[in-house]
Amino acid sequence: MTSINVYIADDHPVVRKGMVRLLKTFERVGQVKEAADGKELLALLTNDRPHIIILDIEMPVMGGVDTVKAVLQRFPNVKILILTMHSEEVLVRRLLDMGVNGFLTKSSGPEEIEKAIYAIMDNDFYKNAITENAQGIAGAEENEGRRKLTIREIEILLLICKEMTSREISERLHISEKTFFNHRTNIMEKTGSKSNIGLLKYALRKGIIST
Amino acid sequence: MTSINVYIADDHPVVRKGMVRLLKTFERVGQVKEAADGKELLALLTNDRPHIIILDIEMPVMGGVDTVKAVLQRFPNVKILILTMHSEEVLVRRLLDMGVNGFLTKSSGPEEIEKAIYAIMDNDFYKNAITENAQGIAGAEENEGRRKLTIREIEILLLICKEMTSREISERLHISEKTFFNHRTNIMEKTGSKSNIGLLKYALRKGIIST
DNA sequence: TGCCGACATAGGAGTTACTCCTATACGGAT
DNA sequence: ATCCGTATAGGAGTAACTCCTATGTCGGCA
Repeated sequence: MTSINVYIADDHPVVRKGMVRLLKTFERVGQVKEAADGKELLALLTNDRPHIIILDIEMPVMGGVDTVKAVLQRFPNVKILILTMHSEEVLVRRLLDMGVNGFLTKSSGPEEIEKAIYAIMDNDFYKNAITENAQGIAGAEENEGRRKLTIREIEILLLICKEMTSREISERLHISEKTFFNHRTNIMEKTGSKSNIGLLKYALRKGIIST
Repeated sequence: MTSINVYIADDHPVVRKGMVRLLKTFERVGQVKEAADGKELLALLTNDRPHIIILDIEMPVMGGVDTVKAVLQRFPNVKILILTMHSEEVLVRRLLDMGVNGFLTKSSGPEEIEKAIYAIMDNDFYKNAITENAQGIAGAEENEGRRKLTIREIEILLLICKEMTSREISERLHISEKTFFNHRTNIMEKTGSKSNIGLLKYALRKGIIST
C-alpha cells in the first residue's frame, strides 16, 4: 500500500497548522497540503489531487458545503472527511447524501483522526457517533410530512442562527437579498416557523445548532 | 388559627378548576374563589380580600406581572404564590424583589401546594428549588457590567421569544409599537444582542425560557 | 420639599427587512 | 421530451425597525 496524500482546508490557522503537524506523524500518511478556504483548496487541486481532503464545514470565504459540491463534481473519487464543531444532524445527513466519507469534531484526539483516515482509505467510510446519529434522524424528519431542507437552505439557516442580517448573509453567499428572502420564506414554510425566532428554535430542536 | 381564604387566577380552566377542587380538600383552607385573568381577580378584590392569591404568571388578558404589581399596590399584605411553567430565573428574581411569597410549577403535587400555602401563612415565604436558584443568579447577572433588565423588559423579552410580532406584542400589552421598539432596543443594548436571534439566545443562556 | 434619575410611554422621519407575485435557468427523474 | 425541484432574482408594496426627541410618573435623596 502506497502512502496516503491528505489535504486540509480550515480557516483557523491554529487548527490547520496543528492538523498538518499531526498528519505528518501518521505512518501511512505521505504528502500533506493545506488551504485556508474552499477556493484555495480548489486551486491546489488543479495540479494534483490527494486521496483524502479534510474539510472544515464552517469556513468564511467558500463554505464547506460549496467546497464539497465543487470537489466531488470534478473528482468523484476523492474522499472527504468533514470537520464539524457541533454535530448538526440535518446537515450531516445532507452531506452524507452528497457522498462525504466521514465526520470528525475538532475535539477529536490524534488516534481518532488516524483511525478515520485509515477507515476511509480501506473501507471508504468512517463510522462514528455522528454518522450513526444522522441515520436515526433521517427517518424522523420524513415523518413530519414536511419536505426536507435542501443543503442551500441549511446553509442559510445556519447563517440566520448566527445573528447575521439579510444583507450580510446575501453578501456572504454572493446572492441577491431577494434570493435570500426566497430561501428564508421556503425554510419557514418547511419548518412551520413565522420568524427568525421560530427558525432558531427549529434549528435547536433538530440539533442543527447547539445553544 | 382561623381558616385560610385563597383566590386563584389562571386562564386555563382545567388547571383553575382542578386547583379549586384541590384547595377545598385542604384542612386549613376556607373560602376559595377563582378568576380567569388579572382583571377578574382585581374585580374580586373590591369586595373582600383573601389571605393568599395563587397566580399564573402567563395569562393573556392581564399578565401576571401587572397583576402582582396592581394587587400589592392596593393590598400590600396579601400573600402571592406564583404558578410558573418553566422556572424563568431572571423573572423569578424580579418577582421576588417585588415581594412575591413563593413559586410553584404546574406540575407540583397536591402535598407541595398544601405545604406552600401553609409555609407562606406561617413564615411569610415558601422556599423551594425555584427560589433557591434565583438567589444564585442574582449576583452573577450583576457582574457582567450590564444593567439588569426591568420587569417590563423581561415581560417583553418573553413575548418576543414566543415568536410574536411587534404588532401582536404591542396590542397584548396595550402600548404603541413605538414603545415596544424602544423597550426592545433597550433590551438589545443591555443584553448585547443585535436582533431577535440574539435575544432568544440570551434568554436561553439565562434560563428565562427553556428550549 | 424639591430635585434627579430610572422607567415607561410615544411621535416624526427615515431606513431596512420582508412578503407576494412573477419569471428564468438548470439538472435530474420519468 | 417533459416535468419537478432547486436556485436565482426583479417590481411593488407593507411591516419592522432605528434614531432623535419628549412627556409623565415614581421613588429616593439632599
